[in-house]
Amino acid sequence: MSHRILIVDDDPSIRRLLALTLAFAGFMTESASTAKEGLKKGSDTHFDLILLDLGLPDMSGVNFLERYRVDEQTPVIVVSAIHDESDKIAALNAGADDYVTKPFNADELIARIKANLRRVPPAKESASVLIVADMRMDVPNRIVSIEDELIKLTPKEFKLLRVFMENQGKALTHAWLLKAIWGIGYQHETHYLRVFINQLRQKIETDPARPKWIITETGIGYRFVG
Amino acid sequence: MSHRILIVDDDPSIRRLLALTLAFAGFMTESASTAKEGLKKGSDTHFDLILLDLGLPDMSGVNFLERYRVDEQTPVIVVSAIHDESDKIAALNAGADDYVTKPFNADELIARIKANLRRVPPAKESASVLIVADMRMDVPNRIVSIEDELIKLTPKEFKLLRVFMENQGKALTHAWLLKAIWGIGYQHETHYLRVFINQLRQKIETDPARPKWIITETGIGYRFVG
DNA sequence: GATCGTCTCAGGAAAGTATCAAGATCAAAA
DNA sequence: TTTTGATCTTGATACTTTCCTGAGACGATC
Repeated sequence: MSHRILIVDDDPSIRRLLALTLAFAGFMTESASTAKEGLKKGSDTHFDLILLDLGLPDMSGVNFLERYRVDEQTPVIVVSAIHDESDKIAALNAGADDYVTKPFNADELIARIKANLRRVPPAKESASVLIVADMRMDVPNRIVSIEDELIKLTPKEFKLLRVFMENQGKALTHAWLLKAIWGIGYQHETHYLRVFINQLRQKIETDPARPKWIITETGIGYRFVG
Repeated sequence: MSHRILIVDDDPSIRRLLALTLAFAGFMTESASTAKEGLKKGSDTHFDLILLDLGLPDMSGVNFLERYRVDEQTPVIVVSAIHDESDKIAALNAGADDYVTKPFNADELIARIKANLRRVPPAKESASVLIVADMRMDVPNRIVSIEDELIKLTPKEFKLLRVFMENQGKALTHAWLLKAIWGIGYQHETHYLRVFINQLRQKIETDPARPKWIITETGIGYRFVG
């Protein structure tokens, strides 16, 4: 089963080069020449990863990311020739998972893609409804229920629970979770995590003091079990 | 895979900036806010390079280097503000490989890092799932089971069992085990080992008084058998 | 039964975690 | 634009787990 990758770049020759490089590495690709087209393709069908060029004619990269990330958590790798530091930081803060500078090295690009694909298991990736025991999450409609009882979650809580459900049974380290929810550079802010874990528990656990879903792994992180 | 870099700095905003800068350049980073934490992380897992801020609250750079260098030969780049010039020289004499002055230029920093990494091959990942008889350990996901029954372990217990499984069948001396779990300087604390072996046995042995997995080699150490 | 090494238990120190609440921040409505 | 309300960040404090440490019991060997 091969991964689907969306290329968003306005330069036809770069698009072609990327498509070839990725095809050679065994990925299936589609390309878009404008941000608008990219958003449309992305909402029509699911992609496992997005390669986004900064400096598109119709929309800034940050803008694209903000629009795209509203509901999706598909990894986005930003490709750029711009050496401006603030653009990079803006892009990463807006939710990009990684960054590659043009001219890029093919091996490196593929390594980065593979590393970012590893984060989300491909089988579950396409699932729009996640089910663990009697908990149900309808991702596109943002609906979470336990035993048919609706649970109201804030965006960050939702994101956190989604990551948990997609990685059921595994112990997830603080750093890993922080990166998945807040992005790069927050590996140390374990306190954020504690507050949100607490809030989530208040909402999903029958007895938040004796949690059954979100188990603490002292010194490591948390584990979500069904 | 890419290189792993440990950032040791007490200022959260600098930590974040460094993490972002290195992420652009394709490095994987972890951070520590104190020297103590840095030493701990460094002994837990291998890093290919360390970025050390001088002027940490809990330990001088020289002190850190001396403690760290006992066993490792990982390159260390010292990050310093202009005003601690003498500290910088002391650090270089103590074995630091290079230095960068704050405020640093991102491109220069990355160039320095790359130059210092040139002689170090990226860390290889070890086997991720260990199996001995009907015992199974999924290392990255921290799942340990015997005959499909889950075993809950504390971090030290986990580390100990992992070392055992990786060295199945061999007689391991007290000193060797102590060094593997606690690091250098604990060679003589045989008592630690006894306590933890006992705790592990309580969790994995059917009859902890008559162990079947962890065999005592009197006067030598222990042997793990399937 | 004396000696050496090992096992076991339990109290306290240290490390790590939960919880509450007030201060920022941000986006939608008035 | 200002107000409002919800969400996110940050800080303070109480709590729990893990780890260290000491004391005594056990069990082989001579």
